[in-house]
Amino acid sequence: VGCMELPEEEEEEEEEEEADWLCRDPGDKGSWLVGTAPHRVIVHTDLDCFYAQVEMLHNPELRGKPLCVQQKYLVVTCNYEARELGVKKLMSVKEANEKCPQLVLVNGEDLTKYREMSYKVTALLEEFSPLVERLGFDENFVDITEMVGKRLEQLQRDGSSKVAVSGHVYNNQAIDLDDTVHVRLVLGSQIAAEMREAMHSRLALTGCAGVASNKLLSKLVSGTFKPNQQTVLLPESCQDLIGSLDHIKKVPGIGYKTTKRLELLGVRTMCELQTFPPPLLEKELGVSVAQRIQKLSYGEDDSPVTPSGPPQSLSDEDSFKKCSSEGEVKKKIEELLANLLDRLDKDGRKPHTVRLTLRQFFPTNKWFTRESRQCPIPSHIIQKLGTGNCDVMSPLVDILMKLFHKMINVEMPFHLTLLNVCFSNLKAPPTHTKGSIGFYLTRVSPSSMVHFRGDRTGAADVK
DNA sequence: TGGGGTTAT
DNA sequence: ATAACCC
Repeated sequence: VGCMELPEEEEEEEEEEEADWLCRDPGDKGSWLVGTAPHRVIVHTDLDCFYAQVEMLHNPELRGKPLCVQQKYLVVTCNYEARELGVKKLMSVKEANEKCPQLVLVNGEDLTKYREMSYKVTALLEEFSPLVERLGFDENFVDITEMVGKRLEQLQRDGSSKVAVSGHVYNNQAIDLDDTVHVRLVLGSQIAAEMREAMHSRLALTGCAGVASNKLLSKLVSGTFKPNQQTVLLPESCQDLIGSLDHIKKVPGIGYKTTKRLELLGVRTMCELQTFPPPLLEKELGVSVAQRIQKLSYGEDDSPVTPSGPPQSLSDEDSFKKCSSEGEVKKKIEELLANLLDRLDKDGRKPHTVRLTLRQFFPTNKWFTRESRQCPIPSHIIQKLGTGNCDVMSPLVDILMKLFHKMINVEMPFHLTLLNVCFSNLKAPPTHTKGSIGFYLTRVSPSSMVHFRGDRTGAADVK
C-alpha cells in the first residue's frame, strides 16, 4: 500500500476531496493510478428476487404468500415462498400454476417501479464510493479499495489488531490478521455489511453481497449463501471457488454462443478451459475473447469497475403473438413513444438518435433474430423535446414509420412478434446562457472525465 | 421465454 | 447494424 499514502492533513476538509484520489495530476508519480496497483477490494451486491420484493413493498398484503412476477406467459421471478413450492425463474405461468394453484401472480411488464428502485439502490451505494457499476436492475459492483485503505490506516494509527469479519468466509477459511490482504478483505466484509444494512433500513430491501479482489470473484462468491447473506473470498480459496463451478457456462462472461463453440472443442469444465492450448483457443474464438475467458477460468479479471452513471439509452418494447398491419404497427409505436417521451422528460437529457427494432415470426422455427434501423433525430425535433410532448409525437412517429418501411415491405404479408423503440446518444441539453458557468462546461470538465465516462458517445457526431 | 441494458466489431 | 454479453 505504499503507493496509496494520502496527504497528511486531509482530515479537516472532508468536502471536496472525495473524488480527488482519482483525479490527481497524471504526472504525480505518487498517485496509485501510475504506481503499483493495490490489492483491490470489490463488492458485488445482488438483491433477493428483486421484482417480487418491490411488489411486496408496494402491496404488503402479498407478504408471506407465494408470489410470482409475470411478463406475458413467463414467470420472470418469484419470492422464496413460491420457490419452496417448486416454482422456478423463467418457468411458464402455466407450469407454475399447475405446481401450485394458490400462487399469486402480479404483472411485471411495466418496469417503472423496478427501474426507480434500482437507481435508488445504485445511488445509495454511490454514497460509499463513486465507483459503482450496475449490472441489470438488481446487481451492482462497488470498488471500495480506497475506503478500505482509509480504514486500514486508521486501524494502524490506533495500533488495533482486532478486526472481525462480517458474514461468511468462503470455505470457512481461517483468517490471518498478520496478512494485510486478509485484513483488507475483512474490512471489505464490514463495509459490505454496512451497505446491506443501509439498503435494509433506508430502502427496506434485502440482498446478498460478495467481497473479493476482482469483479468475477466477487460476483461468484456473492451467490454462495443465498437469501440475504454475504460472503468474503480470501485468495487462498480462489481455486476452490473456481473449481466448484461444474460447467464453463457458469462463468459470467462466457455466454451461450461461446459455450457452444467450446463444447465443440471438447471443453466443458473449468479445468479443461484452463489447460486448453491458447493458440487453438485463439484460432476458434479470436485473440481477445480467448485470452479474456482463459484468464477468467483461472479467476483472473482485471476489468475495472466502470461507473455506470446515467443510462446510455432509454428503450421501451412490447412483444405479442401477432402484428401484421401497418395500422397496428403505428398504434404500437405510438404507445411505446408516449411512454418514452415521459421518461425522457424526467431524465432531462436529449436523445440524438432513435432506433426501431423488430422481430419477425418465421414458421420455420427461427430463434430470436431481431433487426433494427436507426437514424439521427433532426435538431428541430430535439429542441422541442422539453415539454410540449404532443408537438414531437407525430414527427417522431413519422421517422419511426420510415425506419419500419426500411425493414418491412408492406406490400407483402408480414408477421411481427416484437417492437422496440430506443433513444440513444443522450446529451445534456444545451446551456445557452452565455454568462453562466454552464456555458463553459457543456463539455465535461477534465477532472470529472477521469472516472465519469460522460462523453463516450460524443466522438461520432460531435462535428 | 420478457423487458430491459452494455460493449465490441 | 449486428452480435455477443449481462440481468
